[in-house]
Amino acid sequence: MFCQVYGMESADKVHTMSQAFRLKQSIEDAVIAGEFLPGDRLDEASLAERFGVSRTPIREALLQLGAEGFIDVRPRRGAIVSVPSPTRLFEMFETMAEIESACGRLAARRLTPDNDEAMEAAHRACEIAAHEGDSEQYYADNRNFHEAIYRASRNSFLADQAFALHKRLSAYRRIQLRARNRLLQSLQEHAGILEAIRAGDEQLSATRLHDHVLVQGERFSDMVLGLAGDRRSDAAGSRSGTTR
Amino acid sequence: MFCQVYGMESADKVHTMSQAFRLKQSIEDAVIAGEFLPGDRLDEASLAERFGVSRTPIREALLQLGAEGFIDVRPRRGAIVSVPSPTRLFEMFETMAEIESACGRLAARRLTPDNDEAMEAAHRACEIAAHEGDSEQYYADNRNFHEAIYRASRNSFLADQAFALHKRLSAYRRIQLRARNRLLQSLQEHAGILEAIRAGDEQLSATRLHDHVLVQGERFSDMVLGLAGDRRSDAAGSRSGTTR
DNA sequence: ATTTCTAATCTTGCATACAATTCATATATG
DNA sequence: CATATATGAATTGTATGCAAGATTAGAAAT
Repeated sequence: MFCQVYGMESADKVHTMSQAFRLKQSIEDAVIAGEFLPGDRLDEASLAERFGVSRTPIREALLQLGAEGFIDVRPRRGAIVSVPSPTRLFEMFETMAEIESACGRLAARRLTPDNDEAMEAAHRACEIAAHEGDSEQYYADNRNFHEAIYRASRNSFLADQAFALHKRLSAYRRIQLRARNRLLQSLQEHAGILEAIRAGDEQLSATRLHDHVLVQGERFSDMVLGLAGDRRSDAAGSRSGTTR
Repeated sequence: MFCQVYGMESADKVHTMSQAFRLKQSIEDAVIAGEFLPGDRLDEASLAERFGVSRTPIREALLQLGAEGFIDVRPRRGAIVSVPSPTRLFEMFETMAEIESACGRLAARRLTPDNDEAMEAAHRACEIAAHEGDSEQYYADNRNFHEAIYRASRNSFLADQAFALHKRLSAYRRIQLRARNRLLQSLQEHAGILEAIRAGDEQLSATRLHDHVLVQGERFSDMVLGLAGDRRSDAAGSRSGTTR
């Protein structure tokens, strides 16, 4: 389980960091770990007590997480773990698909031996986890594989955006990977993606990554739509009724 | 001309908003307006005095802007307006190009009469400004045109991402549009983009938008670098020294 | 004159206190 | 019985104070 914020500049600077930054990480980790579920209130006083600090750094952490879109901070009404509507969730996956495919396109164009090696290593780790049916492990290795692709784009800004969105979606991805079939299918898709990038085929890389990501969103939407009604009437732009 | 933060849910909620949120807007506006230049320190005490509030809401605003990547907040060392390196700046434009082209692709696929009309209106406004050579006005209308495309993607999350990045790059875009030739060229590109989207040609829409955005990044890089030497020597992958 | 160490000053980080608003409960009213 | 209103409790927003780290200036030494 682990941090590595954006750069990867956090690990070595830990002792320099203020409490607020540490708390931000801790709270984010707790959310990702599923300790706080979507919709849960993040009460300032409780969190302050839990971490043994005053409300001030807690507030600062929450506001930052809110600015990143990780949680929902409504003025005067406290913070809650975001509960994206099925529509919103689909939109997030669709966006992720576009960003990842952009990474893939650039990776195909600019692949270096270093990046190739990193992707290969991550892919092999995924293979092992998949064949052992260890979905938790696969979840972690899968993340590394995707991050390797982000880096291979050789655009650190784009990679940061991809990291961030990947994190925001991690909760939903995890649930989704529990299905064993999906593990092996995912692995096969990875192989195809790797192949396309190595061949330097930008278009194919982009398409395969796009589909690989979007299929998760679709599966998840289906899963969710089964039960939940639509929570958000006000949210965003013009309610985009369909989105597909 | 104005704000509209993410959703467009801000305008009507202004009176409900806390000071910290208003300050966030004000500081951001000041930065965009060029009142604080890249590299300038954003001193908590001075800002507090300027806005007639205590440091607390100022801090909260700064931390949020930092989380959005708009400014650089270094623990214990204060906040400064981000100074992206030429490399980083190019990466940002490249990312913008990818995101915008994604918007264009989706817009071509999903175009509705409403969105068509909005784009048309924005385009006509650009025409007027361009022919009058009013670059400030064109700057504003150009923004509306692009935002109309974001919305036409009918993916509000993607649109939000696009808005945010567009804002972060606005300072650089503005400088860049001062060149009169560029105004008319930009306008022509807009026409081509509109045409492609209307034709429902996803690929062409994406390509034209991509080029339209990237050419700005390239021009700007050239301008900054003088000779465009290093552009992207260290790019990506490893330590992303700057920003955040 | 240059460098290094020290001390004073300035700035940020956190805790506490209080004010303002929302939320919940209960009471009144149709 | 349902709805509306009012009152009290809980929670968030902002101000202030103090402690700790960072920056700068100055003095001492080479």
